[in-house]
Amino acid sequence: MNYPEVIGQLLRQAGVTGELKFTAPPHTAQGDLALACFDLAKESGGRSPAAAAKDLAASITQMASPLVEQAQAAGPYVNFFLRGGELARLVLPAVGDDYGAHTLGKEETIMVEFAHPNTHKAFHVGHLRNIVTGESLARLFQNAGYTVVRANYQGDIGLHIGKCLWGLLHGEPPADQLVSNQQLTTPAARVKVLGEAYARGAAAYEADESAKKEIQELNGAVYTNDPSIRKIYTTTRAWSLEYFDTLYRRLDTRFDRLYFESEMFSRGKEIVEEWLPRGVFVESEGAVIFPGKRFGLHDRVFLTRERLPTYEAKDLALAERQFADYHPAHIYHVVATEQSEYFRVLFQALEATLPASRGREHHLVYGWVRLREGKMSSRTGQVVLAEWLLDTVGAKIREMMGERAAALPDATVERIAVAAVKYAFLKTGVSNELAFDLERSVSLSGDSGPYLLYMVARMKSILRQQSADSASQQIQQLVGGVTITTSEKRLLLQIAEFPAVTRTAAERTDPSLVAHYLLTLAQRFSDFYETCPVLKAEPATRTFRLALLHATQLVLERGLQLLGIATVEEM
RNA sequence: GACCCCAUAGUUCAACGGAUAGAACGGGAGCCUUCUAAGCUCUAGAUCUAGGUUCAAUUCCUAGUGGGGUCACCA
Repeated sequence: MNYPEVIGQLLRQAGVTGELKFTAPPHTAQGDLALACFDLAKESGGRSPAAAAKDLAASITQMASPLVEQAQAAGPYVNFFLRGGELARLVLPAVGDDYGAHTLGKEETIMVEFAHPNTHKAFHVGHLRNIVTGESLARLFQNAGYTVVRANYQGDIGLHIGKCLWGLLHGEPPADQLVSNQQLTTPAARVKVLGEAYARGAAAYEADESAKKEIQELNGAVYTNDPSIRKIYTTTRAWSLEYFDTLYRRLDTRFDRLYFESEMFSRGKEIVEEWLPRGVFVESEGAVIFPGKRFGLHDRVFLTRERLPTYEAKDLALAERQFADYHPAHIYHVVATEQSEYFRVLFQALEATLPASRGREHHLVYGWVRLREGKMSSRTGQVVLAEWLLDTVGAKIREMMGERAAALPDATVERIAVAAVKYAFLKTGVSNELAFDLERSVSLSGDSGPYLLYMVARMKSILRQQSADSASQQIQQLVGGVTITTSEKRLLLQIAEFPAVTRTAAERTDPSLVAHYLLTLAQRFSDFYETCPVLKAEPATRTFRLALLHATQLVLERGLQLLGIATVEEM
């Protein structure tokens, strides 16, 4: 039983009915836990909340519970002061490998679809936020008890391919030589060439009418698998995918299923043509559209005048395939906010073409990554590449660590860099816009990934010198004779919050809740670390502190793991 | 023009109808013969405007202002 349940029992004995919503008092001096008495006063008829709180505090105090040392009325609140020893007895034994896990899922499958980079295009910080968010959500759902399918829908067909191919065909060396170029051996080098070609093609598309026409023809040629561009297309597509794999590995993410737009276009077109005679789609100005306006949304083109399926049509086929493949209870498409209205139209169209999708398709909105002005000097073009960011953060870490970096394995520095970047993206609420500031994202102090890893390293350093077990029988007996300090009690209270946080984060599909929780946990640990020596303490106290330390480390690591952040032994 | 998001310390974020609006960075003042100073302690500093609903509003509603996004053959 956790400690709020113990207090809940006392309250029931005191005659309190209805839901109990505990909060933390604004200041620790006011107590460890608070109960607001507004509803209570209403239910008991006409009394003021303050009067109800006063009576309740008095009856709780009379009960002489081993946990509650004192119950005080403060205005409309009852504040509880808890005994540290009993609190430790309730909190510590619960902390194990499955602490904070839930069983909300009940046999249900949730598909999290994320990453979806387009081949032949740059992999930038926007993709980074997407992947980091998607991976964390997948882990949160898994922790909540769902079966999770990680899917990635990659755009390997469409106008952007035409732009890149055009750039390749109009560059030096000529495209046919390029694909057999012995110099282009690393994924990064190959993708650099593609990025430059895309930039060339995109610029020409805007500036030059004849180039625009050629690009559209190239796009069509990919759809028809035209022999003239088949080799260059398949080769460069493979280059992109190979490169993406290096980044997925680096970010410690993986996918159960890769979907491609090229698998969807013919079926997508079929679906639209199937439903066109039945009025779900209509012809308009030569194109086939879904009349979103009828539903208070906006009209969208599903088949172009040339009868090529747009992204919209392909998404109809994708949904069909995804439900057939995994029968998910829900599909979460992790896509930036710019496509919110697009998804509303798509889901509306899906209700007609795939009625079973109703209520199961979700656009998981993550906010735009906004680049701050004047900070983007040393990269190519307007975008900040994901790889460049990771490398830059790694270099910064080496620079700041000075001589200590030499003693650390490269893998450790890489982990710290990945932690810095992931945490920087996850600490902001998912749906909120994120101002991407290079200086801040590489920051290694304060509210940052490296700070959290540093705390783990400190804990492990102590635990290496003395093993501990949070659930040991010894603890049950020992805590009685140990005086528990305020720092320790605050740390215990924070540890006790963890299961509620992992649950809420999954329900609200927001990893930032876990990030904020962990920062507070780390800060409370810091306070403990400063004020409570562990190894030098008296034997009974040392045993207790080791157990508390062990529990804290477990929770911090489990929380970081839910964010997709791996820890390090030392730093 | 229509529709959708957003607006909180100098800056980046919390607070999801309840107490004196919390952190971090940056500013000011301190702490390393004691388990890793990437740390800790103290300090100054904020709810866009106007109405409304409520015992209670940063939070809900309306209008305005300011920013971002989307609105036809692109993804």
